[in-house]
Amino acid sequence: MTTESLPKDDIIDVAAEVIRSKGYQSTSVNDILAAANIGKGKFFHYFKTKHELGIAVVDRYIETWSLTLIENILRSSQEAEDRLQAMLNQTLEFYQDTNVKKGCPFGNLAVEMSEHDSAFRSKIDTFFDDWTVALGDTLSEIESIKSPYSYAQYMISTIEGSILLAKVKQSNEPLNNSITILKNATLPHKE
Amino acid sequence: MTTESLPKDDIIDVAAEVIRSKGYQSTSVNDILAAANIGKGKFFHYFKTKHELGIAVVDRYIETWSLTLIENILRSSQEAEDRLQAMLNQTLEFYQDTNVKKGCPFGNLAVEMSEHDSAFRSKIDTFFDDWTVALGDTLSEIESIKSPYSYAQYMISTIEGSILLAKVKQSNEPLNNSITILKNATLPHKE
Amino acid sequence: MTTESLPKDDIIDVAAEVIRSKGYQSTSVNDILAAANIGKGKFFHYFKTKHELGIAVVDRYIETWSLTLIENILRSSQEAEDRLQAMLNQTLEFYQDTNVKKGCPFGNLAVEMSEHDSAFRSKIDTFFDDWTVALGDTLSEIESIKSPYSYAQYMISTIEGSILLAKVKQSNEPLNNSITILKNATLPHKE
Amino acid sequence: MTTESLPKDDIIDVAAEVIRSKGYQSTSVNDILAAANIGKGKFFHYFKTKHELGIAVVDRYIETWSLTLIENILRSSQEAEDRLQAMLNQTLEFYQDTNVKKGCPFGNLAVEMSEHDSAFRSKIDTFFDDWTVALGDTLSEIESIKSPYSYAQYMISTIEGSILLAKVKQSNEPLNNSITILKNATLPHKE
DNA sequence: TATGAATGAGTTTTCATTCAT
DNA sequence: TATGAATGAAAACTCATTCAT
Repeated sequence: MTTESLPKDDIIDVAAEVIRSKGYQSTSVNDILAAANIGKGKFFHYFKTKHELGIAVVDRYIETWSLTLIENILRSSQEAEDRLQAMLNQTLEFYQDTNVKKGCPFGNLAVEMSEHDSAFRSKIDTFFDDWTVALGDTLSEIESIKSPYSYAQYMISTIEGSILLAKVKQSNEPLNNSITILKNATLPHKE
Repeated sequence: MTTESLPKDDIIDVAAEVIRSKGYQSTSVNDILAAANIGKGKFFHYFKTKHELGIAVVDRYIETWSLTLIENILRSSQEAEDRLQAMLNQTLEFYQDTNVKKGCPFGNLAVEMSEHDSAFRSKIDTFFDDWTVALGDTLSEIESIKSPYSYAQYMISTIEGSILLAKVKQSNEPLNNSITILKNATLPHKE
Repeated sequence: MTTESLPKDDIIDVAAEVIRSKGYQSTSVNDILAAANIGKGKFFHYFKTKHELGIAVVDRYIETWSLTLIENILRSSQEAEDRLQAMLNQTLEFYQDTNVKKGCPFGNLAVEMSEHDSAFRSKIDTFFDDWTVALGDTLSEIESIKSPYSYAQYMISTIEGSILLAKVKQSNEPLNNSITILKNATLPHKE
Repeated sequence: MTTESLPKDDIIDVAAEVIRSKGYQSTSVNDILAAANIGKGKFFHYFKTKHELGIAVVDRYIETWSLTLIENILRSSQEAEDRLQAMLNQTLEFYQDTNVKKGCPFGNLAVEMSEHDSAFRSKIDTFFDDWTVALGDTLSEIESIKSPYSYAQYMISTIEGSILLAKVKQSNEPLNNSITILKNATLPHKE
């Protein structure tokens, strides 16, 4: 009665890792076959095209992070201030190891795909929106902050940008630095 | 007596545009030939490999932005406060038109290339460092700010991240928002 | 219930012929595709590179000649003297038709590839060694000849050299001549 | 009043070396330009095509060896027996150093070009004929040998074949061996 | 004479996708 | 479901040759 992990899901998981490392376009179907140890027929049985797999990978990223970041943290039952700190801490932790060299799964695909593939773009767009709203809601609760959703977007920009710099430097220092500053920043109060 | 435009430079310019739009890996040599209206032989006469052209493009980005952003603005003879505002305004202006959909030339390549090509990575790294130092120097002059170089890196992260979000949204709103907040932010004073 | 001819083996056979005529380097993959009437994908499905195919062709040459020349003749159960004559006759026969214009499969690749490709070189080297030993063993049995293996190498040199001259002359006369002389030569006796 | 070495001749000399090492087809015009340190214009000023240069190189080989091997040795005023020994010794000496790895200039091109380029083939054919005749004339003088020209061709075959084997083995042993045997061989007497 | 920029057909190789089994 | 053989367009790159200077 155990739920055996479905082959299709396995493929998506493996592909998600490969694509985060190499990018979508540079990842060949063969790369995925090799990493997942499956044949061509199986792959194209589950996914009509490489693009379909790519979208499934984005969906997987979204599932994962919507759960861990949005549901479990920003929409948890903790105090708003604690939720904010937890989000920043979780981000820090996630990128402490070699993960930082691979960059943000969303940021990577955002940069690579936004201009020429609207299917990727709109899904990523929606995820950033969801994140922004969840963070904005949290900020709203903390104190009577001015434009909490704008400030949420600003914080997310800073986080994404510092992961980008961290990837270039191959060091998590830029991310650590930005999050330290964000934690100490004076929030823009209503007048 | 006219200064004829140099062919090699022309190719780099054209390639710089194409690569900013499509990314390095997705840009084929044929794409560049078509955009520049030249033949294969001419291309490979000037560049031994596509990679060599890619590096020349990064160098061109660096030349351009080192001049416009660093030399002409951050290291100009204006007041420090004015230089800071000028940098933010110039960034805003540059991305007002359709440019925002293409993203930041450096940020794009940083994300795409950092993990598997150290030649690209180290050049981009150096550029961000130069920018950070020039901005940090400027901040130092404004008032007795705490850790001006850390704050400079934080500002740059925010700018890069909001260009990334703007690319996803195909709108410059995230960039406008971040810059507005940066302009109004209270700088972290020495204690 | 028929034994279908194996595609990969077919390609090797076709390529072996083309390469014997044109040489390895002058034979393009397209030449082979055209001769075998297959597409690019099929070729590169079986062989990762042209070089891999080249090596497979050498291996095929070796298989063929190890069987016909060494196993079936020099190591057969005939009298040594008969085996020697059979080897010389088989060589003569093989080159009677237009084959002589194409030269020796081994000699051709030996000359073309030895200096810059050790994979080809060492395989050909081993084949000539095997031939030399098998011929030397045969000579040993005939009579108490001095240095049978040296004389075997000498005979093989003569055969290869006269195939070379025959190729230049586009006539088998040099080979016929050399073999006639070899047949009548007084073997160098022990003192 | 010194005869300055003509550029064209220099190019042929340089090309002769490169082609002996790499073969005609694998030698690119650029290889020659690099080795000779000249530009494209100069090359194609002197030679309408690469093929024309190739033929000039064969002519140069023929000039050189007709002089050193045929005129200076086989047609010298020495005793016939001494001329024969001198020819064999000169061959041995020429290939003692690393020269053996490059093979025989004539043998190399004979194998590479005979089947598909009659211009190369017929020149090489003529050279081997001249060598055969000069050697046959020498043999005729030694004693009343049967078929001196056939035996001359046989000797040349042996020499070419053992240079071929030496190239494969990357060792001059096969050539030393063959020449030792040739020196000790009983010449086929008239009956 | 000589330079080297320019050409474009040709080379080897990769790749997403299809298809027979 | 799944295999992997087969496809062919497209990729990066090479090369003999031409041409403006």
